Amino acid sequence: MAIPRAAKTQRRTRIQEEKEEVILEAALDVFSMHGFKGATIDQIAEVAGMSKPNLLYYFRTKEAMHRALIDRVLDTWLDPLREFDAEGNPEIEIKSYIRRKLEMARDFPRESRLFANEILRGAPTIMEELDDLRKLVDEKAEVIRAWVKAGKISRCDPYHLIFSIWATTQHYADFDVQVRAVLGPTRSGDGRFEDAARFLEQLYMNGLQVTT
Amino acid sequence: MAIPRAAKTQRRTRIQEEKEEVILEAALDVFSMHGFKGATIDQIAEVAGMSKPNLLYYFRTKEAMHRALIDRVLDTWLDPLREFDAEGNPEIEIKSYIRRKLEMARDFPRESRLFANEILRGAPTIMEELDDLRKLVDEKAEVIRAWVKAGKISRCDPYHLIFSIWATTQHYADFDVQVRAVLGPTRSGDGRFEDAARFLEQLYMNGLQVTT
DNA sequence: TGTAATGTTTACCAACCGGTCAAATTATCC
DNA sequence: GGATAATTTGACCGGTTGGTAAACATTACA
Repeated sequence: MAIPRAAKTQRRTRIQEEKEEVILEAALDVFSMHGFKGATIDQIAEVAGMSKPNLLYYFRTKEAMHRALIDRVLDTWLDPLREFDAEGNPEIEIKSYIRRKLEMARDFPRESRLFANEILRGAPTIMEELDDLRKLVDEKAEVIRAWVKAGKISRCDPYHLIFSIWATTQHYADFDVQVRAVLGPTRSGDGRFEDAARFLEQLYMNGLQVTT
Repeated sequence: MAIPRAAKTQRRTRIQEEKEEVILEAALDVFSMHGFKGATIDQIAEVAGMSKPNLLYYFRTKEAMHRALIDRVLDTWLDPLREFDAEGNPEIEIKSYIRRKLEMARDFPRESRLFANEILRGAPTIMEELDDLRKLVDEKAEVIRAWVKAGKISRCDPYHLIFSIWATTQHYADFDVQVRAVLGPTRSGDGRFEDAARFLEQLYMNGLQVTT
């Protein structure tokens, strides 16, 4: 008899590893495009190239699938912020943070939209994780405050600084259609990320009067 | 016999005016929270305080309701950008644009989230309207370019400047839960909009080296 | 190679959801 | 007040969707 997935906490088969990977990849496609309610298991199963009951053998509910997906992505999503280094100098740190966030918007737009969807809906499934986020941001806000105190950047609210970097970078993933529509077909090539990087670096370097 | 709503293009009853208002208000609540697919007509009907068939008497499909809602909101949503004045001086214009956009994020978060939802899903219902948006932005980008040419602000990409203002301000509506979670209960009062305004004004005034 | 565990499929179900219908009720206007 | 148009409701329907049951197929392993 088949053992329900939740029961076998220890050993995972080769097939399990592979199929779960395929499923989560497909789920990312569908969830990020249509949101949680808008996505259907049949859709995900089709993209994953398997039957619905087969998919439900690996993730027993749609909810479980969504949760697994978000948990996995959440980790890598915050990596750029974690790398924010107190020892480094503000110019390098802020510039590279913007770069990395922009790269993620360019290379992982589905992940960005998945989160945007989740937050838009009031973060029903990652409420607790938001507390960890708060601690991380608190920590990094302290770093920024130290830079201010040391006179390396001008006085500013570190939280709103971080919010603004999140917003401006993720915008290119979450509002991609709008950005493309406004820039028009000719200027919508990959070059737009370079343009964005240039603009944002200038904005923040001058805006924070970072001493180089 | 009741005349279907679409037929009577001219005269609208007192009751029609009122009920349609109530319905759109309720629809805004539900659509902005759950997205198009996630929202159900029953839900909207309950919030609107009427039965589902009664609601469908005024809007014959869920789609029609959503469309009416977006069309109505779209107009007022772009007002701040339209007011962007070429004659004005950059400091006043940019500052007040930021202010107005922040006020809208504070006072009309549901409208903001409705749009965010729409754009996230690839703007299926307002694709054509995006063309008007492009024209408007093109126009305003020209204004900004003129300021650059006149040496009133530093050289920058006007499109990405506009994107960044959209992103940073709407962030406080669309990602409200996250902002609150990060700021914590004590700093999540209405004061956060003032803090945001202060930060953003400083960022943009210095960032663009606006001559005062 | 045999067998037990794992993986897959077909058929199905109950709940939900968008929308209809016809009858009942209420507002409007002469 | 009565005819007529506008509004409201309860009952219902067909399609979709999340999820299940059980038979069937395959793999892992002794």
